[in-house]
Amino acid sequence: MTHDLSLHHRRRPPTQAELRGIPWLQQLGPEARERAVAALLVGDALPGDHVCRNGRSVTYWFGVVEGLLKMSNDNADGSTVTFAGLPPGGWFGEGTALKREPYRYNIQALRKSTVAGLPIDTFHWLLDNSIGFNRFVMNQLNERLAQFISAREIDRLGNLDVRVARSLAALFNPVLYPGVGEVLRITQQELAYLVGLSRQRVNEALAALQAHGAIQVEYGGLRVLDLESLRTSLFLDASPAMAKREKYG
DNA sequence: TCATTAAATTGTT
DNA sequence: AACAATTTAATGA
Repeated sequence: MTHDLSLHHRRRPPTQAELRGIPWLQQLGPEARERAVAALLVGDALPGDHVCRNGRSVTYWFGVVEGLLKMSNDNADGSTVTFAGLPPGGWFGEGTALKREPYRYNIQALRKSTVAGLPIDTFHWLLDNSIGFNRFVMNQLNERLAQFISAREIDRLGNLDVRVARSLAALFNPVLYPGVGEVLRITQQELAYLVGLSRQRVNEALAALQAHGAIQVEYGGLRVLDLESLRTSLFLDASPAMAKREKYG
């Protein structure tokens, strides 16, 4: 179908600006930092490109410098389940890198993105030699666990407006995705792929969220005005079907 | 730098 | 899925 593992092609050393966008570098001591910077590589991924594939062996620990990726899996029946969107500042694959096991999911670009990779040997060296790095990875694992638990809930939500709201809140997680400020660069089409809805329905949901002052829709992205409201979505009524389920279980 | 054109994105039906 | 309206990006003088 589309190209594969773009990082393995036109890879290059990261620029100074790209290094600044890598959150865990700041937490390293001088020696560890120097070693990490020397080993880091970046590459460009075009829309549809796979950064890693289910079943492949781990060669890098990956992070998003620029753009937007999605983490998904294919079911036996051919359908696709999306676990998470990965905006700038997000790093992933530490679980499989730790165990040196094959990836258990696919990561592909939703739009032209810049992806950084830390070779797995350097990843393990940092684990053995840097406390700051260990703190970052531990924190990362913990946050992601929480994110996946809430993702399970999101999928069961009957109210699609709420589903969009919660998915957006996940993308604005400051711990996992420090590269995302108050404005998230994401088109409504991309968000639709991520949430598993039509673009029309996402457009409708965004309008509803904006009407309640939770976000501000902008061209090619959106701005968060009230993250807490997005998380709880209390201002949106649960769907009738949902209320019935609550009542009669 | 500005004007024109093409491409991308959005809002609606 | 298709459409027009709007915004951005690209081009070249």
